[in-house]
Amino acid sequence: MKTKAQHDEDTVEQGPLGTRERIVRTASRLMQRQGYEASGVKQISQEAGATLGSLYHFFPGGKQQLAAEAIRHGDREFADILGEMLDSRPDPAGAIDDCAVALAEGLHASAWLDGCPVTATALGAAGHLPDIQRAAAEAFQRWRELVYEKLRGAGIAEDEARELASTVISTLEGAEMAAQVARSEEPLRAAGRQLARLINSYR
Amino acid sequence: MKTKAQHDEDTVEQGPLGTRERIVRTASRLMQRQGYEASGVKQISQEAGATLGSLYHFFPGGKQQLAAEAIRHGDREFADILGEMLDSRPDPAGAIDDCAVALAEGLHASAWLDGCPVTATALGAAGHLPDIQRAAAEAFQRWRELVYEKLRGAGIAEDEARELASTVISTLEGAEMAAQVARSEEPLRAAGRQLARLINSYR
DNA sequence: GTCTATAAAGGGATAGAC
DNA sequence: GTCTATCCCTTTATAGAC
Repeated sequence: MKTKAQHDEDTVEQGPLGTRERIVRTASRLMQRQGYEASGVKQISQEAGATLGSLYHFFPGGKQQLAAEAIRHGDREFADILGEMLDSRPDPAGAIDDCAVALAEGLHASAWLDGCPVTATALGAAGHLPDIQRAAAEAFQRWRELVYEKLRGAGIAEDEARELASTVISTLEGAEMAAQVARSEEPLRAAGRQLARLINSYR
Repeated sequence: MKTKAQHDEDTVEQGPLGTRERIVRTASRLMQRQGYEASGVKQISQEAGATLGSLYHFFPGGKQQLAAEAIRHGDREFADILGEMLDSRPDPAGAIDDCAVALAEGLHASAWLDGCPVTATALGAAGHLPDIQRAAAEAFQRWRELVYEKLRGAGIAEDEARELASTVISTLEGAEMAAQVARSEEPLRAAGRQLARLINSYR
């Protein structure tokens, strides 16, 4: 016999989500598109199909607590995708280029609305909302580490791999923002090609 | 005999600024730090030493018009700095690395508050405030062109210079955001070194 | 051009019935 | 856990005296 929680953990990803999870996902998506300040708790609860009372039941810390959880959700979401892309081919340069192209196509498909799930929220909170800033810093750090391990596995030395991984994430972040603002895939496609060249220069 | 406007144009940059200019500069600085939504018109007028009536006198289009002008101000401000840095030494790789270091030190000196003067505002407006998005797109385009010309002057071919310039701006943007969130100069310093290496690989 | 006051709407958060 | 109603505050924007 399983408890409900155990059943939910086993469930791969489909089926009716719990209220708390629906709220987190809705908050993550809205803040990704609009940023922290522009995403109201009323809007979030409405679009999540929950009531304001439920939102404050699960998140007594209010909007700040919810935003921090939303960032952690976006963190895991992107880390999963990045991990899969990196595992899908042996050479790191090609994998990163694939990643940039996938980001470009995904952004285009969303009508240039869905940029990085962390950036917009983090920038609105930088400097005066420590919990949110910390969650964002941890997300970037995790993504850098995924790239770092891939580069190490390809035989690149520690110091070089660390600096290179940092630059790969920075460039993808910046290019995604540039692509979103320009409403064009080009900045991301260019970044992918240039990052591949840079990585290959270490072989 | 000169009109007041002609005198102001001649004045290099000091002295008491006009009300309109004070409002634009204050809006630019506040939105750079807090984003579009978090920067209220009351706060802007207060910190600019103006009244709300004056703000709406000069900007009948309200907050949106003011934000677009603030972005154009930040655009010119950064373009001037970037242009000077690029002119200060002949090799583009070293100039870009200098630029990254200068950004890192400036960001650190502002207690990690002053990131890119365009990013925060643009992200909050992407998708539903066309005037602001257009101003941001024009800013990025101008900065890319400055780098492009520098690379062309160093003998890099058109197509390569275009893609490289795009990536340089994307990487600096992304690294500045990463540095701000991590409260560390390292992402920008790493980006500067890696961009220099990438640029030198074209010689 | 500048100022104050105010309108009209929306924000985050809470209380208490169910 | 869920729902509704409401409090209190701030927001953008306007009106009209000076």
